[in-house]
Amino acid sequence: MLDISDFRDNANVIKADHDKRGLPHDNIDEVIRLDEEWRKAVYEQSLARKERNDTAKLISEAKKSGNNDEMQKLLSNVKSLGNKIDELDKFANELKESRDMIRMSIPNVLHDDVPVGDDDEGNTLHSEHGNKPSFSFEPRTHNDLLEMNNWADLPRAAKITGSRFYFLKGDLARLEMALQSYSVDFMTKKNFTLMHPPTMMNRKAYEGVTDLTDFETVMYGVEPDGYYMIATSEHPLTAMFMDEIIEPSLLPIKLVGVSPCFRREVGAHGQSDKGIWRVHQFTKIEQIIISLPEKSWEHHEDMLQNCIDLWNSLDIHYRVVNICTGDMGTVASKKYDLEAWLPGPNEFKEIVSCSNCTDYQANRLKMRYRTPEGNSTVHTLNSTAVATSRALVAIMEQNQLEDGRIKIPDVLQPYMNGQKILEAAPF
RNA sequence: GCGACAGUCGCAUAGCCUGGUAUUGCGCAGGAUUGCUAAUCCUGUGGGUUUCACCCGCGCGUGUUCAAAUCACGUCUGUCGCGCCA
Repeated sequence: MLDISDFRDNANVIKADHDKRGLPHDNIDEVIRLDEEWRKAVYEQSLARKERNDTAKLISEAKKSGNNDEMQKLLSNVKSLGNKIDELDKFANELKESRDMIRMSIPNVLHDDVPVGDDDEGNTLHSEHGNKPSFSFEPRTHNDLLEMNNWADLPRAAKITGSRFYFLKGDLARLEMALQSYSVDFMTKKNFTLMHPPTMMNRKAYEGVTDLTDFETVMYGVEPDGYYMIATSEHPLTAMFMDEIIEPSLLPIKLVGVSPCFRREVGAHGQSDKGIWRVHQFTKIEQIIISLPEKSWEHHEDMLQNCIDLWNSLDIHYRVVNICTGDMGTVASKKYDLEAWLPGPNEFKEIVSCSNCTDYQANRLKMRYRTPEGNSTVHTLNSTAVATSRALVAIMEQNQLEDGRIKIPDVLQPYMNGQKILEAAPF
């Protein structure tokens, strides 16, 4: 959510941003109009309250001095005031709620570097890394490799849960754990603190970190408790500082979260998503930074560099793209994706998302830090380090051997007791 | 799950019984003064608005009242005890 002062003082900035995104200005104008009406209503309400407070004081004095006539007169004068205040109160609250409902739907202001484009075709190439592997045979898709080696059981997962769930089996499940341990160690060495967050969140906290439409399309609801399964550890690890005033000496706060992630994937279909590429549950190691506003762009580049270092160490061929206006969500101001090359479908596909959300989440969550001039809003950043299911796909496809077995990346071998090749599971 | 107690400004506290608009300490920031590893004193330190002022704010919500941190009801969270449990 954008700060209300941005609408009062810098509406032209938001409007220019909407022009860049190809959005109309209606919502911005409506927020400004409702805000003006709200301020008027609040002023009137405070006048009425002042009248009541003043009279209450006089009543108190009259009572003390035993002036009963005066007291009765004042009481009859002030009787109706309560209703008036209630009405003004209700009116002002309605205006504020309408204002903020629309305000919440208005996306973050984009960084100047964000390219203009209608969809992912408009994303621009930032850099390319690693060497494209060449094969003396026709490389298989990860789905074929899973079947050949019995590394995943999707039919039985569908039987007990539903489609897009899976049992990971044997060496591939072990590689999944190795990936987690390796990437956690990697991030810990960069002074990120390891966090295991709650896997469910309540509605209030969740509204602070995500686009409201996500409640319909992304998160699973848990009834009757009214909780939501987390779609990423970004959400609990950012929202954990909700309503807090952070000592500036603690900033930047750098966290590496490990958690299962749950996504409904409403509207996602297609042959290209067979196997474990797009699933309802996966494990993700996530970078989080809570930062001073003036440092956040520097941290954004640092997080990207962490990803580059990490994925280079896994010896994966990938590229970095700068996400364009049409492919950007509501919350981020700028976003890089890492896309791994998959020899099976012969495409680059998303494995990492690295975002600076500036103060958009922090405004809603009231996450502030102390300054000599008063409290000011922090910036929040998040980036995938490794989403294990997609990392496994990239490793399987790029490291496949002719017989369908997989070479384990060198840096992961110590986490596999020195094993060099993934062997098939027995069933 | 049951019972008791608790929740007050960044932290810690007083106020609650007996309703009249939040006290004190610490921390932090600014200033003054004196300079012995620093001290002392003053000021400020939740949010909002039409900002020399006013309004709101005592976990959250509702009620009673001219008036609620204070009384009543509900709810959430925490602590302790009991029960259950990996």
